[in-house]
Amino acid sequence: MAIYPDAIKRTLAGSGLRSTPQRYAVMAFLMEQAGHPTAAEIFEAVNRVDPRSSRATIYNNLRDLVRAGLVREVAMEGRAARFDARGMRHHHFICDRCGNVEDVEWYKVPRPAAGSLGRRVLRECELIFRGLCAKCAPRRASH
Amino acid sequence: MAIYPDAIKRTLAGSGLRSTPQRYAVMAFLMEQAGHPTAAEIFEAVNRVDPRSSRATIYNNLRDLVRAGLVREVAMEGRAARFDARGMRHHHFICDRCGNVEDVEWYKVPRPAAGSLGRRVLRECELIFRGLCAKCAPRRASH
DNA sequence: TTTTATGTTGGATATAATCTAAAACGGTTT
DNA sequence: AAACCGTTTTAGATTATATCCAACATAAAA
Ligand SMILES: [Mn+2]
Ligand SMILES: [Mn+2]
Ligand SMILES: [Zn+2]
Ligand SMILES: [Zn+2]
Repeated sequence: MAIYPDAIKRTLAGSGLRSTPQRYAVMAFLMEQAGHPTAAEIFEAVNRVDPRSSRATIYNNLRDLVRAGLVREVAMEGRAARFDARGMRHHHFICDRCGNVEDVEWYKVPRPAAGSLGRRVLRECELIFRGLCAKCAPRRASH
Repeated sequence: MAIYPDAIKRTLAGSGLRSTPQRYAVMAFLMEQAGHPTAAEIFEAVNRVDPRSSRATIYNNLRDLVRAGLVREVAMEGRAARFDARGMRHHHFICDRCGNVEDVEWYKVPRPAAGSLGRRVLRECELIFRGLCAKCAPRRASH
């Protein structure tokens, strides 16, 4: 499914973000990308085609897009953070062994009882699954 | 509530970990500590009393304790990871503004439908709440 | 067109975490 | 109590990740 340039531009504008070639490139790449690339991978991919972006610009734009709620950042123990465009809602599965991040079909998560939140203001519940991905899971017992 | 040295030693042994003074000190500090310190904070706290530990040892032991399932690591976007001893089960609330990590009373989280996991092996579901902590939330409208 | 707040840049800097190889330790066996 | 050996600790170097900076460029508004 091709993505229409104007749709991305309107998405950015709708969040109060100017559409610069560099910012557009980051957003477009994340939208056409199924996986969860790191900032370094986005930097490399974006710079394979014009326009070129500096490393600082990649980080600046990722920060802006995350703040605007258009992109999600997944912090990883030790390793570089990973990013995805928030298309359809979904949860994440992180492999204990290879660190791969995979999407898991979304389902509603019950909120905590009001009492246990106190005066905190809840914005979102993030559900992360951990274990072994299909590639790292032991093969089905056989032979 | 004081923690009995032997209890910690037995906990370590039970996970196949030798009880060295340095490892003991990290575990004891995390157990008596209510918050979610960083490796640097643990390093500093442990070294205020004997025995002293090097930075590498703090990281080594945190890695071992996390692997053994005795300690939980909370990855933070950009900032240093935070750690806590897994006492009572609980969820985490992370403040958007100040980054503080707070415990939230545990409740059962529904697992994903078997179909959406495929051949993955699920080990745990981690539920993280985000928003504003009590200190950062706007004060109740008044004047 | 100007104007101006916003965005970009390369390089320097900061921060977090891991690696290294030598020395110390802690159980165990003679 | 001495020798032994796998584990642990250590200081410092190194790597990895992310942010800062100040000069310059530009998108969008006026
Ligand atoms: Mn995703
Ligand atoms: Mn906790
Ligand atoms: Zn895997
Ligand atoms: Zn806060």
